[in-house]
Amino acid sequence: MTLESADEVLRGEGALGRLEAALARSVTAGARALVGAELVRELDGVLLGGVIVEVEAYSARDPASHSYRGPTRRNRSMFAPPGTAYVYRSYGLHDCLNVACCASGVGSAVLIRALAPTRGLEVMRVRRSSVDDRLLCSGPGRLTQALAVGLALDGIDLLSGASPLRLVPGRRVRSVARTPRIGISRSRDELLRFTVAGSPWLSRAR
DNA sequence: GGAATGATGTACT
DNA sequence: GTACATCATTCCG
Repeated sequence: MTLESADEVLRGEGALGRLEAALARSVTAGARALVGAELVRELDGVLLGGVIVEVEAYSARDPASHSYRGPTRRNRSMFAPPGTAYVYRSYGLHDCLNVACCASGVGSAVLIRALAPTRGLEVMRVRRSSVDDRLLCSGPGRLTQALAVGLALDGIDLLSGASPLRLVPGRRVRSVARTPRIGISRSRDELLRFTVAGSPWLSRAR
Protein backbone atom coordinates (compact mmCIF):
# COMPACT_ATOMS: atom_id res chain seq x y z
CA MET A 1 0.00 0.00 0.00
CA THR A 2 1.34 3.41 -0.93
CA LEU A 3 1.53 6.28 1.50
CA GLU A 4 -1.14 8.10 -0.45
CA SER A 5 -3.63 5.28 -0.30
CA ALA A 6 -2.93 4.76 3.40
CA ASP A 7 -3.66 8.40 3.95
CA GLU A 8 -6.82 8.02 1.92
CA VAL A 9 -8.00 5.17 4.12
CA LEU A 10 -7.37 7.19 7.26
CA ARG A 11 -9.19 10.23 5.94
CA GLY A 12 -12.01 8.26 4.39
CA GLU A 13 -12.81 5.99 7.30
CA GLY A 14 -11.71 7.88 10.38
CA ALA A 15 -13.85 10.20 12.42
CA LEU A 16 -11.66 13.13 11.41
CA GLY A 17 -12.23 12.25 7.78
CA ARG A 18 -15.99 12.25 8.31
CA LEU A 19 -15.81 15.65 9.95
CA GLU A 20 -13.65 17.00 7.13
CA ALA A 21 -16.05 15.61 4.54
CA ALA A 22 -19.04 17.25 6.25
CA LEU A 23 -17.23 20.59 6.39
CA ALA A 24 -16.44 20.30 2.70
CA ARG A 25 -20.00 19.30 1.73
CA SER A 26 -21.96 22.36 2.83
CA VAL A 27 -22.03 24.96 5.57
CA THR A 28 -25.14 23.41 7.14
CA ALA A 29 -23.68 19.89 7.05
CA GLY A 30 -20.52 21.33 8.55
CA ALA A 31 -22.43 23.13 11.27
CA ARG A 32 -24.37 19.98 12.09
CA ALA A 33 -21.17 17.93 12.25
CA LEU A 34 -19.32 20.43 14.43
CA VAL A 35 -21.91 20.08 17.18
CA GLY A 36 -20.48 17.40 19.46
CA ALA A 37 -16.90 17.84 18.28
CA GLU A 38 -14.32 18.99 20.81
CA LEU A 39 -12.35 22.20 20.40
CA VAL A 40 -8.91 21.87 21.97
CA ARG A 41 -6.37 24.62 22.62
CA GLU A 42 -2.76 23.91 23.55
CA LEU A 43 -1.41 26.83 25.55
CA ASP A 44 2.01 26.68 27.21
CA GLY A 45 1.83 22.89 27.29
CA VAL A 46 -1.61 22.91 28.93
CA LEU A 47 -4.75 21.69 27.18
CA LEU A 48 -7.88 23.80 27.33
CA GLY A 49 -11.12 22.91 25.62
CA GLY A 50 -14.73 21.96 25.45
CA VAL A 51 -17.36 20.17 23.42
CA ILE A 52 -19.14 22.38 20.88
CA VAL A 53 -22.81 22.75 21.80
CA GLU A 54 -23.86 25.79 19.74
CA VAL A 55 -22.92 27.06 16.27
CA GLU A 56 -24.31 29.26 13.50
CA ALA A 57 -23.93 28.87 9.73
CA TYR A 58 -23.02 31.77 7.42
CA SER A 59 -22.77 31.40 3.65
CA ALA A 60 -21.74 33.86 0.96
CA ARG A 61 -25.36 34.07 -0.28
CA ASP A 62 -26.40 35.30 3.15
CA PRO A 63 -26.75 39.09 3.72
CA ALA A 64 -25.87 38.51 7.39
CA SER A 65 -22.53 36.92 6.46
CA HIS A 66 -19.19 38.73 6.43
CA SER A 67 -18.52 37.07 3.08
CA TYR A 68 -21.68 38.43 1.42
CA ARG A 69 -19.83 41.20 -0.40
CA GLY A 70 -16.92 39.04 -1.45
CA PRO A 71 -13.40 38.51 -0.12
CA THR A 72 -11.64 41.29 1.84
CA ARG A 73 -8.54 41.43 4.01
CA ARG A 74 -10.57 40.59 7.11
CA ASN A 75 -12.72 37.74 5.80
CA ARG A 76 -10.22 36.00 3.51
CA SER A 77 -10.08 32.95 5.79
CA MET A 78 -13.75 32.33 5.05
CA PHE A 79 -12.66 31.60 1.48
CA ALA A 80 -9.87 29.23 2.57
CA PRO A 81 -10.09 25.40 2.57
CA PRO A 82 -12.62 23.71 4.90
CA GLY A 83 -11.31 23.46 8.44
CA THR A 84 -9.46 26.78 8.32
CA ALA A 85 -9.97 29.11 11.29
CA TYR A 86 -11.56 32.49 10.61
CA VAL A 87 -11.08 34.77 13.62
CA TYR A 88 -12.42 38.33 13.62
CA ARG A 89 -12.83 41.07 16.21
CA SER A 90 -16.35 42.00 17.20
CA TYR A 91 -17.33 45.33 18.73
CA GLY A 92 -13.67 46.20 19.08
CA LEU A 93 -13.40 43.93 22.11
CA HIS A 94 -14.26 40.32 21.49
CA ASP A 95 -12.64 37.88 19.10
CA CYS A 96 -14.94 35.32 17.51
CA LEU A 97 -13.98 31.95 16.02
CA ASN A 98 -15.37 30.41 12.84
CA VAL A 99 -14.58 27.25 10.89
CA ALA A 100 -14.40 27.68 7.11
CA CYS A 101 -16.62 25.33 5.11
CA CYS A 102 -17.12 24.14 1.53
CA ALA A 103 -14.47 24.31 -1.17
CA SER A 104 -11.83 27.03 -1.29
CA GLY A 105 -13.21 30.27 -2.65
CA VAL A 106 -16.85 29.67 -1.74
CA GLY A 107 -16.83 31.90 1.34
CA SER A 108 -18.82 30.17 4.05
CA ALA A 109 -18.10 29.46 7.70
CA VAL A 110 -19.57 28.25 10.95
CA LEU A 111 -19.43 30.53 14.01
CA ILE A 112 -18.64 28.67 17.23
CA ARG A 113 -20.95 30.14 19.88
CA ALA A 114 -20.66 27.92 22.96
CA LEU A 115 -18.78 24.99 24.49
CA ALA A 116 -19.35 22.61 27.35
CA PRO A 117 -15.98 22.96 29.15
CA THR A 118 -13.98 19.72 29.34
CA ARG A 119 -10.28 20.51 29.79
CA GLY A 120 -8.21 23.04 31.68
CA LEU A 121 -11.11 24.37 33.73
CA GLU A 122 -8.80 25.91 36.34
CA VAL A 123 -6.89 27.92 33.75
CA MET A 124 -10.05 28.96 31.96
CA ARG A 125 -11.62 30.20 35.21
CA VAL A 126 -8.60 32.42 35.77
CA ARG A 127 -8.61 33.66 32.17
CA ARG A 128 -12.31 34.51 32.46
CA SER A 129 -12.24 35.76 36.05
CA SER A 130 -15.30 33.62 36.48
CA VAL A 131 -16.56 31.57 39.40
CA ASP A 132 -19.62 30.41 37.48
CA ASP A 133 -18.63 27.66 35.04
CA ARG A 134 -21.74 28.33 32.98
CA LEU A 135 -20.20 31.66 31.99
CA LEU A 136 -16.86 30.18 30.95
CA CYS A 137 -17.57 29.34 27.31
CA SER A 138 -21.25 30.24 26.75
CA GLY A 139 -20.87 32.90 24.08
CA PRO A 140 -18.63 33.49 21.06
CA GLY A 141 -16.54 36.12 22.85
CA ARG A 142 -16.41 34.21 26.10
CA LEU A 143 -15.08 30.99 24.67
CA THR A 144 -12.30 32.73 22.77
CA GLN A 145 -11.25 34.52 25.95
CA ALA A 146 -11.30 31.24 27.90
CA LEU A 147 -9.25 29.39 25.26
CA ALA A 148 -6.93 32.29 24.41
CA VAL A 149 -8.10 32.41 20.80
CA GLY A 150 -7.23 35.69 19.13
CA LEU A 151 -6.56 37.21 15.74
CA ALA A 152 -3.11 35.59 15.74
CA LEU A 153 -4.80 32.23 15.12
CA ASP A 154 -6.72 33.45 12.07
CA GLY A 155 -5.99 31.22 9.08
CA ILE A 156 -4.65 28.15 10.90
CA ASP A 157 -5.72 24.61 10.03
CA LEU A 158 -8.07 23.32 12.73
CA LEU A 159 -7.93 19.76 11.36
CA SER A 160 -4.19 19.35 11.87
CA GLY A 161 -3.03 17.60 15.02
CA ALA A 162 -0.01 19.90 14.99
CA SER A 163 -2.06 23.08 15.37
CA PRO A 164 -2.27 24.87 18.74
CA LEU A 165 -6.04 25.03 18.20
CA ARG A 166 -7.73 21.99 16.71
CA LEU A 167 -10.93 20.02 16.32
CA VAL A 168 -11.30 16.53 17.76
CA PRO A 169 -14.28 14.55 16.43
CA GLY A 170 -16.78 13.31 18.98
CA ARG A 171 -19.81 11.07 18.99
CA ARG A 172 -22.63 12.18 16.74
CA VAL A 173 -25.21 14.19 18.67
CA ARG A 174 -28.77 13.04 18.01
CA SER A 175 -30.76 15.88 19.53
CA VAL A 176 -29.62 18.91 17.55
CA ALA A 177 -32.14 21.76 17.44
CA ARG A 178 -32.33 24.45 14.74
CA THR A 179 -33.33 28.00 15.68
CA PRO A 180 -32.88 31.55 14.34
CA ARG A 181 -29.42 33.06 14.80
CA ILE A 182 -28.59 35.50 17.58
CA GLY A 183 -27.56 39.13 17.41
CA ILE A 184 -28.02 39.74 13.68
CA SER A 185 -30.23 42.26 11.91
CA ARG A 186 -30.61 40.59 8.51
CA SER A 187 -31.93 37.14 7.55
CA ARG A 188 -33.35 36.82 11.02
CA ASP A 189 -35.80 34.00 10.33
CA GLU A 190 -33.39 31.52 8.78
CA LEU A 191 -32.96 28.48 11.03
CA LEU A 192 -29.18 28.45 10.91
CA ARG A 193 -28.31 28.15 14.61
CA PHE A 194 -27.61 24.57 15.66
CA THR A 195 -27.63 23.62 19.33
CA VAL A 196 -27.55 20.58 21.56
CA ALA A 197 -31.18 20.66 22.66
CA GLY A 198 -31.52 21.50 26.32
CA SER A 199 -27.82 21.88 27.01
CA PRO A 200 -27.07 24.04 30.07
CA TRP A 201 -23.99 25.41 28.30
CA LEU A 202 -25.74 27.44 25.58
CA SER A 203 -25.35 31.20 25.22
CA ARG A 204 -28.34 33.28 26.23
CA ALA A 205 -30.47 35.07 23.65
CA ARG A 206 -30.09 38.84 23.77
C1' DG B 1 -10.26 61.22 5.01
C1' DG B 2 -14.29 60.47 7.96
C1' DA B 3 -18.41 58.33 9.78
C1' DA B 4 -21.16 54.45 10.72
C1' DT B 5 -21.49 49.81 12.13
C1' DG B 6 -21.48 45.60 14.46
C1' DA B 7 -22.14 37.34 14.29
C1' DT B 8 -20.86 40.99 22.26
C1' DG B 9 -20.23 41.04 27.27
C1' DT B 10 -20.72 43.30 31.56
C1' DA B 11 -22.38 46.37 34.92
C1' DC B 12 -25.84 48.85 36.72
C1' DT B 13 -30.84 50.54 37.57
C1' DG C 1 -34.20 46.29 30.59
C1' DT C 2 -30.69 49.76 29.27
C1' DA C 3 -26.15 51.83 28.89
C1' DC C 4 -21.72 51.61 27.35
C1' DA C 5 -16.94 50.12 26.43
C1' DT C 6 -13.95 50.12 22.21
C1' DC C 7 -11.89 49.47 17.36
C1' DA C 8 -11.16 47.04 12.84
C1' DT C 9 -13.44 47.16 8.80
C1' DT C 10 -16.35 48.89 5.52
C1' DC C 11 -18.60 52.21 2.94
C1' DC C 12 -19.46 56.79 1.56
C1' DG C 13 -18.22 61.30 -0.24
